[in-house]
Parts: sequence; C-alpha cells; structure tokens
Amino acid sequence: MSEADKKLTHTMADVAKAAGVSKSTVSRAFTQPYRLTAETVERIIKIAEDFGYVPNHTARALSTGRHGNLALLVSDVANPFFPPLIRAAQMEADTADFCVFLGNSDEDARQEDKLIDRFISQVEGLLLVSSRLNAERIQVHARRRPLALINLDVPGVPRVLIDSATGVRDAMSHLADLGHKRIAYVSGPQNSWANRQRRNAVRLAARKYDMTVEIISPAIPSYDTGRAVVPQLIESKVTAAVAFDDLTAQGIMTGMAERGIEIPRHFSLVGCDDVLGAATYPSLTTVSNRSDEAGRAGVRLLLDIMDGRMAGDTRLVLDTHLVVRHTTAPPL
Amino acid sequence: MSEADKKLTHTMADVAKAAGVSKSTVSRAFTQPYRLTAETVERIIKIAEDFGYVPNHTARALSTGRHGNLALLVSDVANPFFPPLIRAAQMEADTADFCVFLGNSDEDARQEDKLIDRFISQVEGLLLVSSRLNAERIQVHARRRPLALINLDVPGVPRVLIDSATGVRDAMSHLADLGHKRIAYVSGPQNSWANRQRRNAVRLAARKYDMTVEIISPAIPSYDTGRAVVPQLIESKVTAAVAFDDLTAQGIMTGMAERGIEIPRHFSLVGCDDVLGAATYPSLTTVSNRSDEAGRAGVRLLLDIMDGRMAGDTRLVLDTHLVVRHTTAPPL
DNA sequence: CTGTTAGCGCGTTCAC
DNA sequence: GTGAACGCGCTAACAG
Repeated sequence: MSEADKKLTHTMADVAKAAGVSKSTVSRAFTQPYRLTAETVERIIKIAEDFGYVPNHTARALSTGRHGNLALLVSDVANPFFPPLIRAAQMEADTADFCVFLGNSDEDARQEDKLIDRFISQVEGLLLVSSRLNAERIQVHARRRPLALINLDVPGVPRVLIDSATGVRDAMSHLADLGHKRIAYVSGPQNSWANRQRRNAVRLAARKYDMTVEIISPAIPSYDTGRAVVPQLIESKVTAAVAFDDLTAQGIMTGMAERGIEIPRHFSLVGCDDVLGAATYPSLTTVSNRSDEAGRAGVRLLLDIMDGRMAGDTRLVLDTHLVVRHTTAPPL
Repeated sequence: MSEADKKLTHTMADVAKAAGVSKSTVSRAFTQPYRLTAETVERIIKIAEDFGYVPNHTARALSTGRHGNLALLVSDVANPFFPPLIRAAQMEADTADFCVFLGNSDEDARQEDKLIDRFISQVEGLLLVSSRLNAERIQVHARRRPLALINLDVPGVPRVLIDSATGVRDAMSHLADLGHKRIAYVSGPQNSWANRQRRNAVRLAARKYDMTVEIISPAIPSYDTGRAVVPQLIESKVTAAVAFDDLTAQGIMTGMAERGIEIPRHFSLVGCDDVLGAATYPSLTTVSNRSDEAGRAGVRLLLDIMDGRMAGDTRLVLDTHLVVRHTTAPPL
C-alpha cells in the first residue's frame, strides 16, 4: 500500500483496485453488504480502513438525491434554553446517520430566510426552533423541503410544542396550597407565543383559586429585567411571583436580596424553563422546559415525515410540570 | 413556460434550452459573467429567475471540490462554555458565506473520529474545540483537510488558545492585595490542559506573594463537585479559594451558604470562565473566558489557512483577565 | 453474487 | 464569445 500512502483521500476506485473487485462491489459493501459474500465484504472493509477511505458524501448525494443532512435553525444559540435542545437534536440525528447544519438567525427573520436559502440545496429537511418567520414564509419553505417546527404553532406544518401552561397551572396550585392570595406574573416578550400561554395560564388559575394577579408589563427577559422589576413587585404588595423565565427570576432574586428581602421567607418565586438546575441559592422552584425532549422529538418527527411515515400536520404537545425546589414557602 | 411549471426543480440544461444556448454558457452566466455578452447574461438570468432555477450546490461541490461548508466539533454543546463560542463561530462563518456543520463528540474520542469521518467529505475545513483526540489522530485528520484547534496545543497544527493563566495571576494578585495568606485551588479534570495551566499559575503566584496553597484533588467540574468540596475547604482553614470553573464555584457558594458561611465576608471565592455573568448573588468574581472571541478567531484562522494566507503552525493566544465582582473581600 | 454501463448536475479544459 | 466533451465519485439499472 505504498501507493495508498501518497494520496490524502481515496476514492472507491482505489479501494476496488486494491481489492481486485469493481467499484460497484465496493459500493455495495457499504450500502447493501447482505448482497455480497461475507468474505468479500470483510476484505473490502479491511482495505478501506487501511486506506482511511470514507465514501464521498457529496458524490453519493448527487447520485441518489439524498444528502443525509438536516438543517437546524435557532434564534439564539447562546440563550440557555437552546443548547440542550441542540445537543439532543444533534445526537438524535446522529443515530440516523444524519449530519446537521446549525444556523443562528440572531432573532432576525431576514437572516433566517437567508440561512434557509443557503442550506436548502444540501439538506433533506429543515427544523426551525422558535422561528421568527411568519406563517406564510414558513409554508413557502415547507413546500420546498420537509420542514418541522419547534415552539411555533402553524397549522398544516408538523410541529412540536412545549406546553408550559400545564406546569404554570401546577405552580399556581402549589402557591395556592401554600396560602398565597396575591401574586404577580412578570411578562416576557409581547409577541412571544410562550409568554401569551404562560400569562393566560396564570390568569385562569388565579380565577380558579380566587387569587388576585398583577401583570408586570412585557420586557425582554433577562437578569437585568428581573432586577429592575423588583420595586414594582414590592409596591404591588404581592407575596409571590411567577416569572416568564429563569433568567428573569434570578434577577428578581438578586434584587430582593439587595433589599434584604429573603426568599422564600418573605417572598415566594417561581421561574420557567429550568435552565439553571439547582445552581442557585436558594435553588429555584421552576417549570420544567423539556427542551432536550423537544429537540429529540423534532428531529424524529422530521425524519418520519421525510420517510412518509407521518402525516404532514402532526402536532405534538409536550406538557410540563413544576419542579419544586427552595424558593417557595407560605406567606408571612 | 408551461413546461417549466411541471418541474419542481430545474437544471442548467433546462435553462440552456429555453435560452437557446449551451449549458456551458449558463454556467458562465453565474460564475464568470464578465466573459459573456451583457445581453446574453441578462437573458439567461431572466429565464433562470422565471424558472426559479438555483445552481445545485452538491453538483457544483462535486465538480469543484468547494462545498462552502465548515465542520465545528465540540465536546459538549450544553456546557455553558461552548454556546457563545458556537454562536460566534457560526456567525463569523456566515459572513464568509460558509455553512457550518455542528458535531457533539460527547466527550468521547471515538465519537469524535466518527463524526469527522462523516463530515470530512463535505467540508473544506475542520474546527475542533476542546478535542479529546490525541495528537496523532489530529495530525491524521489535519493531513486530510485544513484543520484548526481551539483549546488544545498540538505543535504544527494551527490553534487558538485561551490563556487563563494571565487571569488567574490577576486573581492571585487581587487576593494578595486583600490580605489573604492561605488559599485553595479546587482542581478540574486531571488530564485537562486548562486545569494544569490554572493550577500552575496558582502555585507560581502563591510563591511570589508568599501565600500557602492547598490543592483540592481533581474531579469532574460541576455544581455538585463544588458543594462536595466545601468540608475540605473549611477543614483546611484557607480564607479564599480559586475554583477550576464557575460551575464548581457556584456549588461552593451553595455549600458555604448551607453552613451559614457568608461570602465574601467569611470566605472569598474566585471562579473561572465567566459563564454566569452577574447572575448569582452575590455575583461571582471570576476570570474571563473570551470563548466567543476564540470561536471567531478559530473560524478566521481556519479560513485563512484554507486560502493559504496563513502559515500552518500559527499559534494564537488570547490572554484573560480578572472580572472583579462581589465574592472577594479581605479576610476576617 | 458480481461486473458493466449510464447517468446525477455542474465546472472546465479545449476547440471553434 | 460560445459550444462540445470530459470528469468529479458514486449509485442504479441491467447483464451475466
């Protein structure tokens, strides 16, 4: 194999020659080994490994029309909600021998469109997470390639939704059990599907348990937003709050601590998304996000659709639940 | 164009026929328009648009060897150190019109090898972050494709290194200024390049400032590890600690709080990597990680190498600095 | 079971 | 300035 050493990258022809067979046989050794003598396969694989030969993905795609690639688009990779989802999606795709392109739309619909155009000719399917595109654009893309959505509800397009309402209801029930009567909901982005869902769940549950609820106006969810909102919380005389997400909740914790208000003794707090784990002190009671499951399910749904194993308008809803840790207690 | 309507996707041949030219001419209209009559180009482009024709990425790649793709491999997408890096890398690649494949090696060298094999035939370059591969394997891959490293120092392979030693030195100086004499270093993984670097920096600085240093034995860095280590910290009678990373530091904060030990009044603490921002209470004094810059620089380095604009053994070092927040104070 | 032939869609020599 | 022919590496008929 002195000749093999010279080349950095080999083709099927090289392997075929060395094995004394035709290219087709080498091809079959990789794609349909059962149609070959076990011995032949073994010999070919051995030589391929010696050569460091790997089938050329691109050539295969050109010939079969199957690229074995998926595109995963998210609005912000660095938002702690996404990494577990991305990780799960990537690993799920991996088990099906798919490669995944990652795109960061940076919360911008135009950028998202641009990335899709860039990916489209080399992927078999698109998975959009928290897409900022409108329904029309999404349907346009869905017509070009199998497409699935996570965290966006567009009728006719297969989608995975995380129903935080169930978890928020649990949280309200939990607070009611503890004896809270006046609670606040600290809003997230105004046009966010998740925010509407959570706010409504809070309102409904409040009515059910006969609690009054103060809605703190929408803002971009962040640690700083949470801190900034503390004075309003204090002024409104509520004894507990449900925050749009954990980052906001953490900001609230800091703001309270700075004013000498102890959580949960003087004030109870519930977050959403469970992105912090137990890693605060006191550890945050929050609503599970199941983003990793959503990522996994999204990829699986997409693959099923690509195989025609699933209807095009599947709507998969993951419910959530409350994770009780240490930021909730009875009011004073 | 009734015929065009029938097909969902057109080829150069379709456009060529409709324009009454050869395929070559259509090809040139897209890649070297200046070699054609302006009029010809215009006519072809017009027809292409009518057809909704887009050059086939895959076929072009097969023919030219240029895919316009990069592979980004990380050991764990969900580790908070990586997302900002991934985000920056993705966006940097985007400005150069490159698509990026994301791979999650899951801390496993074999998986990393497997992913590389899967990507290799459709990328022009590889960027490995915190690779678990040994130098030999890396050099093998580097021979097949342009390859750059982040956070791993393999001579002869272009690499971007985050030098946390500078920041750790700052931290030690800061603690010395505050009057600490006995400090601890809470180790990270034994075989970690970053851990060795940080531990050595602590030791050297301790000597310089005439401090004693207690090395808490290596462990997988995590919140739980940090909590578990608190008894040792207390027993060793140190007044301050430098932790391998922020997660560990946060665990220590919790462990201390659970024992009624106030930070920074009774104990000073410094983290590493700055993955939490100001989002703890009290907010953590830590060493900046600059992972986003590393991601950006890594992609740029890789692109430069692919263009032959940069020597193959470039070694780019990013220094770090201390971010003083609220977990350090003079000892009692 | 295995070899032969013919493309997949495009870029790229060569001629003209 | 433009066209014809070949090849990128592989898979998919079709033979044998």
